[in-house]
Amino acid sequence: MQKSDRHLSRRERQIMDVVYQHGRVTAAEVLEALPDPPSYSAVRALLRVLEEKGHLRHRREGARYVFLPTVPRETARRSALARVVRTFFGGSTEAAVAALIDQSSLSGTDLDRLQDLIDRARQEGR
Amino acid sequence: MQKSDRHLSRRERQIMDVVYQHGRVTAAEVLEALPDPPSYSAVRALLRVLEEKGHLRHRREGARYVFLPTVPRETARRSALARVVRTFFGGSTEAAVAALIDQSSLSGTDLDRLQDLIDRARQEGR
DNA sequence: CCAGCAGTGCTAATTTTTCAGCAACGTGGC
DNA sequence: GCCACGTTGCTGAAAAATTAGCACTGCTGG
Repeated sequence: MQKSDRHLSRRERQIMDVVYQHGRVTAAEVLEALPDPPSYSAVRALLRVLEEKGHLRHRREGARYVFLPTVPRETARRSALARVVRTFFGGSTEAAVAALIDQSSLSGTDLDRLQDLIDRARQEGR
Repeated sequence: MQKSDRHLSRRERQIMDVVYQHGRVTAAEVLEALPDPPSYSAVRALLRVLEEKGHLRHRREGARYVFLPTVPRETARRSALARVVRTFFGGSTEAAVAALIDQSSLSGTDLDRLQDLIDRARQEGR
């Protein structure tokens, strides 16, 4: 068995999604958030597997375990975005941003903030 | 067995990624693009499964099959982006866009184009 | 204090996934 | 036309994932 197996199975991926959505989770929370939920035992077994694989760590909190990702949300974000950009946008960040802006209705304030970001990027770029 | 099982296994997901990267693939292409590649037979078996599950369809082209996604790239893009935004950015498109701009070095031309997109979004918004 | 509840560790069995081998078929070159 | 090669269809078996059950531990409220 490889110690840090990057391969996530279907359920494992679902659980990691829940973890990143919530930031920190208990077994019960995962169970509740999981689509087509299995038994409580099954969830705990999977959490243990994920911990063995090095994706999660836990902390005792009162009577129960609270699970946290070993890879910080920030880092996971980057990978996730990079993957989508590579897979669906041929590596073009610009195209991805365009799609995001296009498919969601952003408020005027949001647009202002993005404007700022672009301006700042332009500053740094030169 | 459900006819359109949305659950993708690890390998199936890897293959779908290849499909969306390439647009259209043969079994041989998938084999070559797959990380930690199995046998040719294995790839074909998985392609058949994906077709049964309704994720792929094939077209005969000369001697071989060319596989295409049933869900168009455009649609798959949207889902992928939406998923990332929901999972890692608490549903905030703006935050996702910010992260994208931040983590990639965009050229001045790219920034111009984004500028245009924002302007246009602002037009439509009111 | 001490029951009861909620949580955990572990294991074993079922289900799903993953894989390779083999026979048959069609294509394309010669 | 005919042969060689690449490709497909199918099947069975190995490996991995998913699940539930059971026994044990330790908080926690009354």
